[in-house]
Amino acid sequence: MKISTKGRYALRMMIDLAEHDDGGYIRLKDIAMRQGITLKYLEQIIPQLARSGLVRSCRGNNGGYMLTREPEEYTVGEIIRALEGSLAPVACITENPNRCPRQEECATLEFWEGLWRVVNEYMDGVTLADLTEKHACRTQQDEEGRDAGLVRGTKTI
Amino acid sequence: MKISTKGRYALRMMIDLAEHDDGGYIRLKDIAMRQGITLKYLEQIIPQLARSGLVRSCRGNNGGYMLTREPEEYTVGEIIRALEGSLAPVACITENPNRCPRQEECATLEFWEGLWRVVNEYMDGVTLADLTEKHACRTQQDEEGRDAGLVRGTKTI
DNA sequence: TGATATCATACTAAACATATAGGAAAAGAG
DNA sequence: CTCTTTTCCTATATGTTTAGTATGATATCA
Repeated sequence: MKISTKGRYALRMMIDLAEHDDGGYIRLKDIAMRQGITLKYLEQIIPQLARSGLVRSCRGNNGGYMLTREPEEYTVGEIIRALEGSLAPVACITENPNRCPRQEECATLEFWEGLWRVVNEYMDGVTLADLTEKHACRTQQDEEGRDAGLVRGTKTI
Repeated sequence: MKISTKGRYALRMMIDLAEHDDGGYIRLKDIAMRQGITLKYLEQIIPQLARSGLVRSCRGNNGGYMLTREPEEYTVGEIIRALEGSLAPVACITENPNRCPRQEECATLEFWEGLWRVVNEYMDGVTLADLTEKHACRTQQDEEGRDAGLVRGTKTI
């Protein structure tokens, strides 16, 4: 039940892009410095975000990356799924065609589907904006929020 | 975000033990046959359930395994955790001492803790009894239940 | 033309997943 | 006591994934 570094670093890059947005492109080198992750590794991860349309890139001098939408228009779910693929906890849910011979009598299938749904609902209930610095200040005042984990964002998909 | 075969097979063994409970010990060989999993692999998994006190074992002739409680007194969460360990989606939540240097300013930590909580709450909201044959018949009549995944069991921890 | 950035691809070491295999130890039947 | 049957323990094998590192090509702008 682990999230890999690719998904986690992708999320941190998106937060970094949101927090350092100045209207222009942001160099990956700067993100790597701030986040303490090697440039080369991030170079391998961020193309997946670009391919999914979550960021826009520009090569060459003064090139870099920028968000394509406002932070509150991203759910964390779509960011993580862009790198981790489906978040299905067991393969037999998403295999196509679904070819497990015990599928009919399998008592656990429904349980795993429910887990899948719960995970997606939580992740799609938090927006990128919820994780940025400004929002963090707001939730810091809300002591209850710290204990209970993140509450739902404004956006629901 | 995958559950390994160990966790999944452990759950299926527990369901099998619940459904074939006749008051005596049940041989692992029979479980292996019914579940279509090799005996040798299950032999490696079930000791973890025994060590956690979820099943009782007896060696020798007429030996085998049996549940230590009623099916409705097990949550799926404790069964899965017995094999998968903590279901924390990122290591920095459970590492002791929690030694990530960015811990203070990390915007994502709270998010991952929330995910962890949601996963545990879902899993602890379903009991072993909810996954057994009798219960399955009941939910089959409830067509809404099929679409929505499993609803909470009777037991809440 | 040169500096600077993204982009594409190959490689690697270590860990993990998914088993398989061999035999020891215990318990009961005869 | 001996035999059979079962759990129990540990070692080995194999393939995949993870988490990076490395090398160089391609695009953009001054």
